[in-house]
Amino acid sequence: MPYTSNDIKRVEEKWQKYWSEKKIFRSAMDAGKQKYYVLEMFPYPSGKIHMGHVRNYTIADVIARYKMMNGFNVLHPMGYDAFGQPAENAAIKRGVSPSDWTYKCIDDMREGLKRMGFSYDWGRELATCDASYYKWNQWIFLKMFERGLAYKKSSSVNWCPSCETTLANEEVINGQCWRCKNEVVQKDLDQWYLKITHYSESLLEDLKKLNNWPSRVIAMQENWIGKSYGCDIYFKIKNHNDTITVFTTRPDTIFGATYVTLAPEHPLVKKISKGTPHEKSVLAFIEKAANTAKSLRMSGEERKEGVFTGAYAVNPVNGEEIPVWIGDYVLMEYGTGAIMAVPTHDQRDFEFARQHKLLMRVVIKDPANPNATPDTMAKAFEDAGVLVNSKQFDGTSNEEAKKKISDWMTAQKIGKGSVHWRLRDWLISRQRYWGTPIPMIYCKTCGVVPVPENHLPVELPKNAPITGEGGSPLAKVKEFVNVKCPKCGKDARRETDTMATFFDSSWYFLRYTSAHNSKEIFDVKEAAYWMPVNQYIGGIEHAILHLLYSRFFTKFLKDLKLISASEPFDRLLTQGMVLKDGEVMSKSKGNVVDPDEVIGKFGADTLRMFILFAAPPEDQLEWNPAGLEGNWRFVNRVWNAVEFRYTRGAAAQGPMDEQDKKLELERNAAIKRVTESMEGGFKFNTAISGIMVLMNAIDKYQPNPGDARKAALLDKAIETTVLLLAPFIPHVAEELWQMMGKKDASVAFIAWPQFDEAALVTDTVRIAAQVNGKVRGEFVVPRDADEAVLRPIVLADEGVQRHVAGKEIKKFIVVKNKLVSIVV
RNA sequence: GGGCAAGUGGUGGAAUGGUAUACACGAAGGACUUAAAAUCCUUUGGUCGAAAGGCCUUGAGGGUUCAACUCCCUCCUUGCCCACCA
Repeated sequence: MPYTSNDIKRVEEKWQKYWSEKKIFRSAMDAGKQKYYVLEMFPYPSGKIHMGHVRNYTIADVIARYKMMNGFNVLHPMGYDAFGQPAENAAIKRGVSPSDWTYKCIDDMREGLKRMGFSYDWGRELATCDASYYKWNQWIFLKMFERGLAYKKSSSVNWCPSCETTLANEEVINGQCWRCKNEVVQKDLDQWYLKITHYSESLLEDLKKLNNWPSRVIAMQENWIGKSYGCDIYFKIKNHNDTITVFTTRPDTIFGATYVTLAPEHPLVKKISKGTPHEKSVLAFIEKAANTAKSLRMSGEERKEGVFTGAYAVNPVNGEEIPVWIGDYVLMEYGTGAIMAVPTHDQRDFEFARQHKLLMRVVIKDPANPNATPDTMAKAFEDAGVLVNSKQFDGTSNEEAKKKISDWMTAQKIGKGSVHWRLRDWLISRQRYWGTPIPMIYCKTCGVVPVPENHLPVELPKNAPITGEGGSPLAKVKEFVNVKCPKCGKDARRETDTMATFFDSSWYFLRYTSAHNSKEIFDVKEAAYWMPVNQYIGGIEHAILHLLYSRFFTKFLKDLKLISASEPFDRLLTQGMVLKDGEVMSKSKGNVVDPDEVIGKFGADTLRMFILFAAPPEDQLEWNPAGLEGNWRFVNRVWNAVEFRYTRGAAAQGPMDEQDKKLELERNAAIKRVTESMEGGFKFNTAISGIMVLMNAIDKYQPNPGDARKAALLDKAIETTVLLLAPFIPHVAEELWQMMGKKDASVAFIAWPQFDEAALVTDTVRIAAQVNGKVRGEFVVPRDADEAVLRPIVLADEGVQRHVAGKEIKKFIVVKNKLVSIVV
């Protein structure tokens, strides 16, 4: 019988049961074996697995199984990123507890994963919402607090007035709250931050070590960290004792600075406008800016709003008194929250100056338009040129002037070369319930007191009212909030905010190395053995946040001397999206294909194979039901070959004929192709096509029945096919391996086939002959033939002669075993 | 505005300086069958031609080379990410 839909269920369940009962994928530290840690980004347990999970985890599973067959000690764990808002939404909508809802989802998810036949070490399964896990979040937080890397500060955050809670930037959609659609505003709140900027330099520098990360992820992180070199310049304020420090990357344009602009939130704004006729409009502008959503303010609106403060600043290079404005295009979070405006050489300043009729002065000559004046300029000139109107620096090229002016200002103490970063500290406070409680206590006597380590974990109370209104649910639980101060024993209050869930996922890869350690965050020896993750696989959407935070935590834990790796992930593969009809599969678009349905019809193996074959792993993948059926047919062809053509005959010797040699050649070539596709960056699509080519050769090989020698050769080719397929279609491969009468319990740990280079060397080769770059003939010639041998053969050819006859042969180029190229 | 990818048959894709279109899907024709499904065989980049064969073809244009999908320059298009970042 061929492999039928009845067999699918029987075979897949049989082997899933076998793997699970025998625990064959349990991994243990073994100093004598080379380790390989393969990891996929763990899922948020939202229900059943979807096609995106299937793709991500299939890629990881094939890598894990391939490495097992290659003799590595493989660690391949799975867990759940289980804290987060959907659980609270479920609580609000359906009245279930976030905990019950989450654990139910985890059960569904686990079942889905098992149906795919993934080779996980289930003994290391973890969920971040377990107190046994988040206890160590709290521990890390305390360690950071001890070292000044976790701190509390007041700053402006996204606030939804209707939901009465802060929102992460990603929860603000077009300036509106993602849940209630109300306009989000900025609010000053006292919040916990992690000092990721402590590691700015090494986070940037170490990107250079990540040679096996996609270049665009590197580029995105570089952008995000955003190191920029420039100059701080000090502007004294007229009639005040205060100085405004501006940051600029263009010190070469300092002589063209005709006004200064402050961010509305700049601490000097209120002071310097006080008592001037402009005070009222300044206050009104600050108010307006505060009530405008940050995302809206930063959305790149063309119009630049601003008002005059009534104060003047002194340009330190020429003593000019220039007006101080505030403008909504200046951001308090970047640089110093103040800029010197050079409208002629910065497009934003240009627009602002035009709108508010401010003075402009050209200080760099545009080579293409040397007579340009502020009146004739249509836009700012931002390119390279020579300085004018810049006193002793006139005539200097602006690139040279950047350094010269910076050095000169430093010497004069009116400025200083400086570096600014775009990266900001990470706000981790959330007024949410379903997250890790921040282990801090507020005491009227002692101030902010950390929870002592031996009191951890600070457990999440089960009975918090979750309504989505009225602020943090934990604040409403008296038994939780009220606590004795660990220092003085007097009444105190607990912190009621929880941690952002990205905290949880920033170190889970370390916890897997000893997932059940109740004494320490992880076993140092285990972590030393398994880390770093050799191959990490996940979506590009985590290119910045999760991957940057994980790098930050790794560097911090290295500083604690808990690990020696300075980077967590050696190789990174970002898998592409799964599309249907050209659009990403999503519930809202109604174009999802349920993996369960596909498994029911074709089996997990066919699904795995299709998803790997249809596109390279990094590319988008278009769902194609016909392609899926094609892969189903292929699995069947292999099954039939084992069932009907495999003889289990004894090995028989004898000289090989041409047909035999061809089969052996194809067998060895297939091993080579597949192995190279795997080693050269996991090109599963070409690996599978390589196996298909071998299968085609097997089908063509039709020896006479009863020829024992040829039967043995055929058996060998079929065995190779099954072994090469084992990482891709593990259930069927196990079944076939057993059908072939192999005594080994599981094909999962059979050695990956090796090819014989000698079998790939043939006596003759097929070469092409080109005349003036065009192919004019094909020849079968002895291997390694040189010009002396080839010249007469090629020139005798009618097709070649047609293009050579009567012309002088200028060159005769031989590329051994590939082609000859004749130039006439 | 900045950055990063990518552009190859009807479709997914292969080929990283050496015979473009491997492998698969789809399509057409055929075998088997009462019939269908399944399976197997043949054909399948375009164009001219009865054929032999010619010409064209990897987003467009140029360049380097005996030889370019591949390297260089200019441009176009699409996708993704970042962005009033001073």
